[in-house]
Amino acid sequence: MGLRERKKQRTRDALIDAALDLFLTRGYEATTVDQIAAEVEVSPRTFFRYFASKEDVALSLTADEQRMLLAELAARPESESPFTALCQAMRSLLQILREADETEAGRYLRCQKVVHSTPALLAGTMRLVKENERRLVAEVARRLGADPCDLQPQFIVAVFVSVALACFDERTQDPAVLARRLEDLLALAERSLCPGWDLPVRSEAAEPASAPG
Amino acid sequence: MGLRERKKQRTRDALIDAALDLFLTRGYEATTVDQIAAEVEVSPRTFFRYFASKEDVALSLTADEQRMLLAELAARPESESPFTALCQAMRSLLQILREADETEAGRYLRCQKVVHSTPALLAGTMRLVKENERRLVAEVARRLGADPCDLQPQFIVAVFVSVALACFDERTQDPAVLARRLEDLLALAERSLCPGWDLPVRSEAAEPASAPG
DNA sequence: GTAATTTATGTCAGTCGATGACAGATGACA
DNA sequence: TGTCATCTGTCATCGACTGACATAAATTAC
Repeated sequence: MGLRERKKQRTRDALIDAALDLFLTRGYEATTVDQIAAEVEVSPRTFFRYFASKEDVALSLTADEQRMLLAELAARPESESPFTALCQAMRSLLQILREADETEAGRYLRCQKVVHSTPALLAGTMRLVKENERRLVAEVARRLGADPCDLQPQFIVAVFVSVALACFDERTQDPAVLARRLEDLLALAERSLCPGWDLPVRSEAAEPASAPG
Repeated sequence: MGLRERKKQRTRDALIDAALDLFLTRGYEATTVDQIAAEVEVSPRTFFRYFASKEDVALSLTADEQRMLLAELAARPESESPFTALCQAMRSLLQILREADETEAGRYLRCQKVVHSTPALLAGTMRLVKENERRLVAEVARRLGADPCDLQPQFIVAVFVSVALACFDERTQDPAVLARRLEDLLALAERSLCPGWDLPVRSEAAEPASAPG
């Protein structure tokens, strides 16, 4: 990797760190892009060449996590049922967060604190999650051999996302605590859902528009 | 109600209608607050005395719906199980939308179209839904005789919200079609969830911090 | 009916987020 | 070293949003 690439990566990381620090101390709204840029000694214009918006820099780590979740799901064996695969992907993601080095873990914690204390960033997180939900549905539909427009893949992912979001609580920042909470919720989901609810169904009564066998 | 109140209501409605029309024809981003204000012949400053932001005027109807859903839930008899009460509240809300007069129905449809074609407004909708989710959880917890921090009320509301959001699809704008889609999804949820999953549980194994009998 | 009070609105100035255009600086590469 | 692509800073500008103050209108008191 060339000098240019490394420099860009360093600037990007510096912008994220400076932004998170300022957001934590002065608050998200009270922090201006100019201040972030000044901290890293780049022009405000340069900031917007790295991040599309002030929100973007705060949620860049969250966006990374969403991408990683999708990747972990794609890596799960086809033999797992869709919901199981989603849960395992989530566990893998939490494991990655727990294994992160000091720097990354610190960034993660600061990001969590900032997001949880800023309504606008909570909304942005929802947006990212919803965008990723579409991709998760596509993957689950593929695994089920179903269409992404079918209700079942959407329902499966919706239940998973709601569980994952319920973990995402203002009091839950440490990955270890988050993992515990996830397991509790997954156990509750397990008790509440019928066995085989996330398995492909042979076209029973309510499938009017599907090809006949 | 005095003249002043009526005038304010008319201005507010006019701002919403003008905004939705402009958003539909020119697009949300391309429409400026100045244009909306000019259409209603008030100053831009006055616009911001009625709505906190440009997003606010686009989502004011959505916010109303969320408030109505909460009110409908509160009106359901205590004898209904929490999830049943949530579903019935949703059905009542859709019924209200279907019974709305020409003016309101038109506003509703335009609002739906604008929101579905604008990522920023979809994100804003998520924010409103998530805010309301907290209130729904509180009400469900009350019905269960549980704490709002317990997992069960959060899980019940999360499943409900995910179903409700799955209805909220870009192709689903007409309340009648929406009602049909809701019923399909509720039927799927019914098949997937164990009987009694949303009923209060006697403190089994995993309730360490509750008072002993 | 008029005066006093309250409240809504308009005007103005200003901050901040975000973008396009252009010019200069810097790393990549022959 | 010189050329090229790319990164960066400067400048100008737009649009969302806010505070302060003055004006106009409705409400209330008398």
